[in-house]
Amino acid sequence: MTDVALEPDQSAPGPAGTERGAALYRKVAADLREAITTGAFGEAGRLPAEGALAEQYGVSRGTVRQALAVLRSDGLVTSRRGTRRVVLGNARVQSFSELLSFTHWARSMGEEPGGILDSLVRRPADAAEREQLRLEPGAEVYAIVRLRTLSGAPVMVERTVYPPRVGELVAELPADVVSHTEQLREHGILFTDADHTIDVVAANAEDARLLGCRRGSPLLRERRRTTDPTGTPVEWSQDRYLPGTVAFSVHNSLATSALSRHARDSD
Amino acid sequence: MTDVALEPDQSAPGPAGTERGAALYRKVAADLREAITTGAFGEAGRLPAEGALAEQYGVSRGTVRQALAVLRSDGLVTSRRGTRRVVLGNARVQSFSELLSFTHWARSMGEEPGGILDSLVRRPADAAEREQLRLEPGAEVYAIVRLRTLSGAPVMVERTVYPPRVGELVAELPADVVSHTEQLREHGILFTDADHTIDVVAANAEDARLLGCRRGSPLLRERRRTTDPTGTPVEWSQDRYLPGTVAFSVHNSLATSALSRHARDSD
DNA sequence: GAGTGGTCTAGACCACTCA
DNA sequence: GAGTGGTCTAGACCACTCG
Repeated sequence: MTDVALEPDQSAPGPAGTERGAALYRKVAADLREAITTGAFGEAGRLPAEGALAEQYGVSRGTVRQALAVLRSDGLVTSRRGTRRVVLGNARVQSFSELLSFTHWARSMGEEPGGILDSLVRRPADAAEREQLRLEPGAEVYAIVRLRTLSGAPVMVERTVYPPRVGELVAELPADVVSHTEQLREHGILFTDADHTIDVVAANAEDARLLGCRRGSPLLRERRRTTDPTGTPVEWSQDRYLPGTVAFSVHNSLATSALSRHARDSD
Repeated sequence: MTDVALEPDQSAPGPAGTERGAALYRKVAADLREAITTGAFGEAGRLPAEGALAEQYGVSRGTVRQALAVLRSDGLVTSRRGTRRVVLGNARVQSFSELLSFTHWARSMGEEPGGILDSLVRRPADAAEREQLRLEPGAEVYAIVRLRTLSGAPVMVERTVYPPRVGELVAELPADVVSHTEQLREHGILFTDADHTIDVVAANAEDARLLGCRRGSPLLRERRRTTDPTGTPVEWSQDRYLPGTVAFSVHNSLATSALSRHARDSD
């Protein structure tokens, strides 16, 4: 943790210190996050009072609270009226894109991501797909099946359905492009929100063929619907992982509850 | 959505309108949540501007923003600089306690929760348990194994380890108490934060015996460490669900990312 | 260029914790 | 009762979107 006030952005408009031209509260949050991971708050892990931090960083208490809210939702610190905040755990690396993009995730682990295209078709959307992608009856979709690999080893079967606007872009990508997500981002398709559901299913014949497992053997399934900032669905995907290759992890609290438990729906 | 300003708490100190003596922003959030689920914002689902909402509810813009932040993190609305907020999806029921407590979850679905105690022992903590519960070498723990049922049908094996302070309370509970969590809350043990990891494992002999499945058959595993407001671990639990009985669900976004994907760790 | 959400400030009061 | 986080206000300026 710095003892001095945060410097304003460096002279040049480009990248600055720890965080690039970000908001003030993000710089404070980044600095506090580092202080936490380096154990700067001692054994007990009690943070300074908000007022003290405000003075230390030369910002208002509101800004400090914004920074602390970030750490709170990441599960790094507690908060309770009447007492100082306490360090909860060490930082876990996690970012939205890491969850959204197999490629990004693989690289963050130092593994080499791969994608083997199995099929790509344009066809009428079924009822479930129309529901998920909010399409009109009779609308078409692009459906893609890919085998995803880590350093050459099969890990996951990805079945993604795109609405026409997005699918047309994907269909034009060379077959050997590994990250569709990154390509779409460069074409101006923004992924900002996603709903995930995680459960277990038995491998069907296609899963078995692609993953090299037996039919009926268990797979960890993640279904995901992603939308852009306007709320328009841009992707509906169903990923099936071989057991032992992946685990999903989440933090929640009384204050911010994101995860929920459901009875399994029919499909 | 009401057109009038929110009423202050009713005269009596007891429960008031939609929300009990809660903060102003929570009342606004609850009202907006209802407006969203009843489709009050029309087909396009564009919310009024923050300023308009502030005037409508007779509160400051800051309070409106606090309310909207709640809906944002629940995945109900988008937010983007320059444009109105847009309704993302309908409300999903979810609460922290619903995820934490099997009993609470079951009841919210209208099912009858059950718990059949298999074993309860006090024993030295192993290395992993000391790590999770932040205990000293040589410390002891209370370890409980229970079969959880929904309307009589086996659903999940729960293996929970408590530190002594908490375990002593649990050990004194009658064997037929269904919800340990609720009992602990009444004894002043607070659960406020939890880290969850979800993956697939094969049933061991004990799992198979309790759940009535075959050894080696797949189970959906949720591991969870729960802490109190001071950051002290109060529970370390490993729940194994029969496939098809449960799914976990989470919303994340560029703004608030709670879920992450991991390579499976050894255990 | 008008409208909108994002950020930041300064100050106020309250509810709660803990010595 | 002092200290602390939770809530709320009023106002300001900025960055971005879109007609």
